[in-house]
Amino acid sequence: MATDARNRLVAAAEGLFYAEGIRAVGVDQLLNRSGVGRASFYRHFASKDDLVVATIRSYGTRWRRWLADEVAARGGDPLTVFDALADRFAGTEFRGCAAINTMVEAADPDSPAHWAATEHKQSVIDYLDGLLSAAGHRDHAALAEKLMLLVDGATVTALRRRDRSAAHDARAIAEVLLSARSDRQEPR
Amino acid sequence: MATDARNRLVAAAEGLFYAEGIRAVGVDQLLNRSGVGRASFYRHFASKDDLVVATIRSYGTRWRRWLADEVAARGGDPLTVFDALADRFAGTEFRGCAAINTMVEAADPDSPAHWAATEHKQSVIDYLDGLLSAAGHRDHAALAEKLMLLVDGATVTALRRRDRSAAHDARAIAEVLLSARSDRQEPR
DNA sequence: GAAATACGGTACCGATCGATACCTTCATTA
DNA sequence: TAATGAAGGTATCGATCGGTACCGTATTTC
Repeated sequence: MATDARNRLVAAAEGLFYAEGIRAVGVDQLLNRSGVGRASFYRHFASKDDLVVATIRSYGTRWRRWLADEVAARGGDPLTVFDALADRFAGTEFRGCAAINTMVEAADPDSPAHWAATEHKQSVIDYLDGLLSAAGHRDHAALAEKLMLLVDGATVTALRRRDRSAAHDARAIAEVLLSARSDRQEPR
Repeated sequence: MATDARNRLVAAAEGLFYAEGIRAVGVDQLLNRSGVGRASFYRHFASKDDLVVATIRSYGTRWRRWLADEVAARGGDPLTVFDALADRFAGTEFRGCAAINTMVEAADPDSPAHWAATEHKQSVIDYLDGLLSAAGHRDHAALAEKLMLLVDGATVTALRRRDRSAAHDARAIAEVLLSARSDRQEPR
């Protein structure tokens, strides 16, 4: 396959970057893990930074699909976002959010990697907005931003607690936030 | 002064690590910025990792003192934590939370750097617990954990928004969280 | 005044970094 | 069957990495 090497590189990068950090992983490790030759690497990517961008995009796509599937399987209630997160936090391989980690490591906010990470976050916000809108929340746009803040806060908290509790805390906050409002209309 | 070189190294490391990331900063840069000789570096620190731990501890101490001063100057209401954060988010040099960034870069949760970062977070939680207790919240311990989650969520959000709005959002959530409860007793 | 100590500067170490060049192999396609 | 192109493997590049050794100097301490 023509793009087989490329896919293997992105897959290897997703695993290694997430587990050990971007700068901590050298090109040699990526080649060993993926079985791709050195020349093939630079045939598909102009630089390691290019691979970083491709990797965060691939991660974002998979992550958003995972979330949508989990929420759909739970009935579509916006609060079930945090139930899905709880499962993820419990995994031993959990290392936070790859997009957040990328924004931290790619310090320059104008770098392509940083941009790709923020684009993923915006896509998640758009998805949450749709969930809240379907649930009948009038100010769904503002609430989506706040839910994203809770998701990110829970993710960072889980980095140090390493269990599901951060998701439970975030869900409890979200329950108060969504129920205390009088902007609810009939679900459509 | 005996520890002058050490203090200068920590100060330089705080600035450089925060601005560019830990792995992105080499020992040479630290020596240039601090004016410390190479040998003196390794006389005070066994390794660069040792400096990382000392740096996060120094950052944590300064940050908690800053927060306590800002909140005290605003009257001690727990919600003013987010007003203080808003000022910080607005600065052009804002690059998130050094402790979070350290946990992200020091992937190994058992590493001394990761530990030092979690210790800082726990100290902040303890401080918030005191604020909430003084404000008369019965379940101040659980609320302190949730406020910390909101602070961290706002910090990560500010990384991509680069303005005060994340602090405003977090404060709005905290207002609902603290006011919707019936566990309030007379402030002592 | 002599010994001790902390300091900055420099040379250097092996290892690794990201990246380029060149090679052979293999599958596809004209 | 000959040609084309993408693949993996390896050698190598200059630069930089964290870390060690040694030097001369300035300040302190007895």
